[in-house]
Amino acid sequence: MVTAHEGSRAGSKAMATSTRTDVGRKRLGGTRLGTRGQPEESRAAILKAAVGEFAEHGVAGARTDAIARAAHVNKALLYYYFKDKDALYEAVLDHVFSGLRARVVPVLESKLLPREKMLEYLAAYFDYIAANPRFPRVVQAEWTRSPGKHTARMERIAREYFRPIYQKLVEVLQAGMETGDFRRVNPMDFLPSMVAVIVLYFSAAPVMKTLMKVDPLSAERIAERRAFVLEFISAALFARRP
Amino acid sequence: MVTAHEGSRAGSKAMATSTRTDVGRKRLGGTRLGTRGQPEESRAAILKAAVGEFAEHGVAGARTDAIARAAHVNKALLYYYFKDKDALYEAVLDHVFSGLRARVVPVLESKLLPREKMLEYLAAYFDYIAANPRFPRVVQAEWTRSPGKHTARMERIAREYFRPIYQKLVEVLQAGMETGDFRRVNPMDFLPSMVAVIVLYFSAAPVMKTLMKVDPLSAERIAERRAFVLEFISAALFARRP
DNA sequence: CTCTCCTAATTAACCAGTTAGTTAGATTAT
DNA sequence: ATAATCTAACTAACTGGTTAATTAGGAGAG
Repeated sequence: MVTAHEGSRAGSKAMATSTRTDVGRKRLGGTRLGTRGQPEESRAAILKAAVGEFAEHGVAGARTDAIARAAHVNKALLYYYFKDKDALYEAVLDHVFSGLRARVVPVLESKLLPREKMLEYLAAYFDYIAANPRFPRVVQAEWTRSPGKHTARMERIAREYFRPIYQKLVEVLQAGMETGDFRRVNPMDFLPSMVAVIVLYFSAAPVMKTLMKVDPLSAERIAERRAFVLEFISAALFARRP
Repeated sequence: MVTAHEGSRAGSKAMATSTRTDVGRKRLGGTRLGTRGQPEESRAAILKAAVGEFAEHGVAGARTDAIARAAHVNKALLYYYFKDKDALYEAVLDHVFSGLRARVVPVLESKLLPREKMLEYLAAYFDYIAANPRFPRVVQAEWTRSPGKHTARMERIAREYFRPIYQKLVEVLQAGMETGDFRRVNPMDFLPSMVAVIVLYFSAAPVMKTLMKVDPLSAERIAERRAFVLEFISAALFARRP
């Protein structure tokens, strides 16, 4: 028996073969799809379903059966593609953070001036989360626990994704402070606060829906929120010119 | 058989009777404590242990056996004092939020001017969380899930704790904006952002420990963080006088 | 071109360990 | 006694993970 989950990302070019829409897995008209069909589609479907389950119920509360059902796939297939529930969660984390990194690093490596670079960074971060509002919930599901083997995983995530971005942001801050564009702030305090303002709005969206009458995830509301976040951080960071 | 978990807060004055330290329930020297001993102490021990478990593992990941063990109490006693795991979690939420309300509402009802009142509010909020760094994690464990019967509970919590505080804060903001002390902000955006900045630092403490070399919960670090938060919100909210 | 055989992809059925919750009774203060 | 407080032992249901078997696309032989 051969499993697919060892070796990084086997056969990822297969993605382009089928032009069929991702209705995928459903058996329509008696034709039995799903057998020897689209391996990469299956993997993707599982991952997507896992995002939903983990976001909704947390990592311990997530049911592998439910993930399989949502992905229109047999449960054993989860274990064919991923070692176990935990590895699946780790794959989800990688999916989330590599996506963020892809959006954000180009901005940080651009030649913009500190002010503009910071604003572009914020916008890119915000837009990525706004396009995937469940991601903060998925992350915070595990993000908050301290001990155990979680630590090892968290350290990897931190090393691979956070640290490089963090480092570049520190440089932006220092540059801006030197030119006098930015107020003097401690990066260790300021940067997490930026993340907090962007992220918590989305992870708290369910509660906010019960608290306000507006839908916090409606397009207009999100546009407003976006403007606010940029304004808010600007006010907190940019020096007032005399 | 009689259970204690119906009727709100039965016999809560018993708390003051015993001056003994809360080593409590351990059977030391053959004396069998725990039987008809300190009912309110048992309840409190369970609640405290539950806070720890829920913070560490989330609501689904929390093990009732572990809670009982940590409280030095038989598991069945959980079900004597609380209807079920879910009710226990609800009790924990009430514990957390009533504590917060108790600290924060007096400030909001004081006669301070908008600027000072807002700063006092922030300080009170921050200090409460800093004294109980696990609380944000307990809350966010469930705070993020949308559907199901969670909704009913969330609505109760929102109505009972959030809404009154929120309302008072809106008034403070409006007063400050009218006097020109505050910049013009949308409360619906500004207030959650304040919470975000205070709270996320603590719920993310585990990750931050792996990211920075400093312990994010050390006394000095927390003092620094406190100053930063006040400064940060001030910069974002207070109008620059020309 | 087609018949085999190989193998990746997929599934139905199952199992062993766990876990929330229960029961029937014990202990003790009043 | 009687009722409040507490416990050891038990169970019903669930859940992560496994297994053995199945399906069909493709490669090579003829």
